[in-house]
Amino acid sequence: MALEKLSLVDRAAQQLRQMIVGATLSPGLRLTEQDLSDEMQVARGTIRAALAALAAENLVIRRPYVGWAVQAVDGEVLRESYQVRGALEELSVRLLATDLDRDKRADLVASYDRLVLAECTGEAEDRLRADLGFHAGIVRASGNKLLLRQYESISAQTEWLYRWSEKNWPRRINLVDWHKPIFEAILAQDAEAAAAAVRIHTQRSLHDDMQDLHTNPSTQINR
Amino acid sequence: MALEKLSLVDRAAQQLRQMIVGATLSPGLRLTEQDLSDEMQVARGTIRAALAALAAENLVIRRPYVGWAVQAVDGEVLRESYQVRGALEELSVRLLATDLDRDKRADLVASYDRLVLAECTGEAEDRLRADLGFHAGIVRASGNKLLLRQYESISAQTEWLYRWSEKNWPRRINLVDWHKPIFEAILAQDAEAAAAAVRIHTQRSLHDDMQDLHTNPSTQINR
DNA sequence: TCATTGTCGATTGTTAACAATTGTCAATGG
DNA sequence: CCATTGACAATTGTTAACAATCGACAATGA
Repeated sequence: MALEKLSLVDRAAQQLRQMIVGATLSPGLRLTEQDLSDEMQVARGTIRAALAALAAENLVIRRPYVGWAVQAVDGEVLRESYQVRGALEELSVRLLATDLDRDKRADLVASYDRLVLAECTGEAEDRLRADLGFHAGIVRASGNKLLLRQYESISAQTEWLYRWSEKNWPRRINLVDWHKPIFEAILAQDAEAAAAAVRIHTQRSLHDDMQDLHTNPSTQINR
Repeated sequence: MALEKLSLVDRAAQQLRQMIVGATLSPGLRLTEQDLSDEMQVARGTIRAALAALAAENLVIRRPYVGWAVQAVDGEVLRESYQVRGALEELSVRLLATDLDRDKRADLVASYDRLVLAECTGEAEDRLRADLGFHAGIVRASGNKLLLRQYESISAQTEWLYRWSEKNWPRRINLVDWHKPIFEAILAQDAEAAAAAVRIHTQRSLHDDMQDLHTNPSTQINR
């Protein structure tokens, strides 16, 4: 087994990513290369490359010759993220339902079981991981590597927004109820139904979050 | 009016991108930072950042501590690219059909007219630009900035594969026939029909290219 | 007063030197 | 003969110094 081996750029990006997703760095916060360089004991060029990677993930914003800032979180970002993610997942389930082999089925069932388990235990962190894991698992099982890449390029933002929503208005959605239609349509190898189920799931999640956002204007962040 | 102002990294990326898309650099070709640095008279770090940007666009592949190479072109890359692009375009037309205002309609009609014009003149380059422009215009008009970003992050590869296919097996598809269903469904504000039209268009394009690929094995590139 | 201009600090953009890693290939030993 | 080891050249990874740009603010003058 190959042991983990990450460049400084990757490690810096990883840490920054975690700090953003974990809300240690608040949305809109200005980031200066020198400060991060001093803080993390690594050269400015290294930080720079890490920030560029995070910009590709839509976690930070870059303004040439001005600086970097943590991406803002507002209704627009939320909606756009949900929509794009939904489109990629819709393709995933279509591919998966159309070409479902033994291994893929096993993976799908496993991640669904984790969902059921998390619903029983009720631990918030488990629920979050199981939810994200189910969606990511579908994309991974689709077999389209470019699709997975594109999905992963916004998955950190997905988790970020998820945590952010849960913190501001913890919802107790029933994981099983919400995902069952998708799961069953894929197992039935009904691509059209699976795609429709994903669209409904996306629409419903987005709708709930947007409603909560508008009833809790206190969570607005000024850039 | 703001005059054009690009960093060296952006200019280097632009030039490399053009060289890949324009087939000056052949698929699978190994790229060394030092050589490019000498060639383009900019520092290695600058080249490095440009290559990282192209890697995010799936035009080059990076292997840590080993090097960079121009992405290979084969059936798998072709299929994955078509599928992802199709998914993003499907979302675009859904959004566009659902929320079609005066401006968006005008933009859409304009890019469709360019398609019709290109079909008449028949100039290959015009046809290519009009085709790509129609698809990109739809995504742009969707109003989802993240969607546009994700789409643009693979659009260079799209053009690359397009040119590559056209060079290897020039097809004389009828631009108007192929795009009319999408155009009309959007104008009719029928999201479902528009989405279906995009899926058919994608499927059809992919099918044609894959068929040509298998009948012309001479175009296979060894990495 | 107020628009214009010049200066300055803060920050990013660029470069070149130095360090670390990889793959190759010949030397070695059983 | 073949697997293992070790040196090496090629290449990427990292750093720190230097250059260019931006935004703000004070000085200037009508």
